[in-house]
Amino acid sequence: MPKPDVDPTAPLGLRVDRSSPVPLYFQLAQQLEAAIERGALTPGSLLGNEIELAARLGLSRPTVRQAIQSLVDKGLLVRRRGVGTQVVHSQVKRPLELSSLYDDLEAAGQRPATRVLVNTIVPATAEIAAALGVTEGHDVHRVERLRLAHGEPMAYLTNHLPLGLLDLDTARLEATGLYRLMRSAGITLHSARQSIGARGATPAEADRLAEAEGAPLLTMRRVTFDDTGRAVEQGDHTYRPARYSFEFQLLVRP
Amino acid sequence: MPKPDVDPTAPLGLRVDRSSPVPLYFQLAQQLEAAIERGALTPGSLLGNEIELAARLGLSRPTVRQAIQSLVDKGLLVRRRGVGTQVVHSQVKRPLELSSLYDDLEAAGQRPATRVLVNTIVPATAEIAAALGVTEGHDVHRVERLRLAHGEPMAYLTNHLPLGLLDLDTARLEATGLYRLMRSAGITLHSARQSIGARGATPAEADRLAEAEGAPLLTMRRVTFDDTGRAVEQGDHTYRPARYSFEFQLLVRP
DNA sequence: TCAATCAAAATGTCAGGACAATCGGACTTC
DNA sequence: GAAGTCCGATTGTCCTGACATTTTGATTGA
Repeated sequence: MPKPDVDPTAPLGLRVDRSSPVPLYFQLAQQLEAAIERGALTPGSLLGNEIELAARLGLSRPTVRQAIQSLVDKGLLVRRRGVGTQVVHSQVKRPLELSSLYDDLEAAGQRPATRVLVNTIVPATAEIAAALGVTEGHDVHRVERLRLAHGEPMAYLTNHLPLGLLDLDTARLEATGLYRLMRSAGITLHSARQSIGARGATPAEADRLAEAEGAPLLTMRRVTFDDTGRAVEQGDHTYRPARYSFEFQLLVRP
Repeated sequence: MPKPDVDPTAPLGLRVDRSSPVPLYFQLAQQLEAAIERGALTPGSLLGNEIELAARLGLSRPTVRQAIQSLVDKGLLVRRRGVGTQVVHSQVKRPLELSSLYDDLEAAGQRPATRVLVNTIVPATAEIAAALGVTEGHDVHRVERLRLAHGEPMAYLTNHLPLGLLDLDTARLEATGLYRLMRSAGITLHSARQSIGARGATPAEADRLAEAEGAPLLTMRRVTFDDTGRAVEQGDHTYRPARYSFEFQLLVRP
């Protein structure tokens, strides 16, 4: 009788480069992830025990554990005491990153287009001021964009940002997404508070998105914070539900 | 001039119980989280360096690091090399757990009620079979529930489950949520693939939710997997947008 | 034949040490 | 006075070693 799938790591060609500035645990995690991605590590198969794996690679066990743990956090592996580490069976894709609509569309090969309709500075309303943590009436950026895919309007994006953080150039806003712009300006995004709902289109919204008045729209409201806790962006987005829905993978925190 | 907020951990009363079966790093993490929760550790304040903290508690540095890391993963702390570990400033609540609507409502103090309208066994349609990973026509559970809050209908929940996993008792379904039922049956939830959208209510949906035909509805479709990769539940839910929206906190993966 | 016990295997927890990389402020220099 | 440089503080990475806990399967016993 053939043995069950045990130790399929032997012919994986795992190796680490100690002269690289990339941390060893990270190198190992990347290689394991790549092996899973290309099917060399099949779902459900065991990974072989940590101690032997460490010995084979010339690494210490904590380093190997750190690599494995990072993949467990990503949902790619499952560890069970007394059993071993298994490749997860299901089709994990991405565990819901803080990604921009632009990146989403680009990843889906949709070649998104952006039309900046408003790019100005306005005094903050009470609501915007509260979200961004500035005083009411204080000046903030206001950007309104229409996002298209295949030439069809898909979403209407209204954003408010505090002044001074970012150089909001209309041309750059049309060439890329807001998040990418913020990251390249040295802002490290940390978290966002989101709310997703639905409502009927107002006349203005219907006109902007080429829908009928009262047609169902998908709405998303978001405030994004950097790692100092500052609010760096507030967004109010409406989507055409026939063209867009929120798709994501959730992981259960053990 | 008073010194900036440095080392506010001194009067925190941190201590660990080595005779407890609870891991030391977990005890420390809980106490730090509680200190943040009650405001003893104020946002933006530094945590004091790991080495001294370890010495003060009689722990090793890796143990202290593990505790801190778990709170970083939760978004409560931020570490910066050369600077220290800071309490995050923003209002992190929950990083989007795989929670059930029932738990959400109960946590909000809404006293949810459930009315089980259908609890039967049906042959799987092609779509359901694909989602659950069974063959088409194979028998599966079908449950339809109406969720109410304050006596008002809030959502209509249609679920399909493979046979044999769970004892789907109508009385228990009305007393608690489906996820809680699964967990108590020994199923360890691992991940879920979700899709959130919107559409106009069909006549049947409008009738069930006391809305007008064509009124905007918020929709959620989900397949949940356990840690062996089996699909354990498929759900098709519709929500009244005036009564419910999805609220969650996202963390950026570094 | 079935159940209880035991042992091997694997991950979980914890310790202590060493050096590297980075940030910020203080100091020096122009 | 302003700019560049150095240095201390702090986290990041990595190592070795030890024991605890849990699961699984084999052995033993009724």
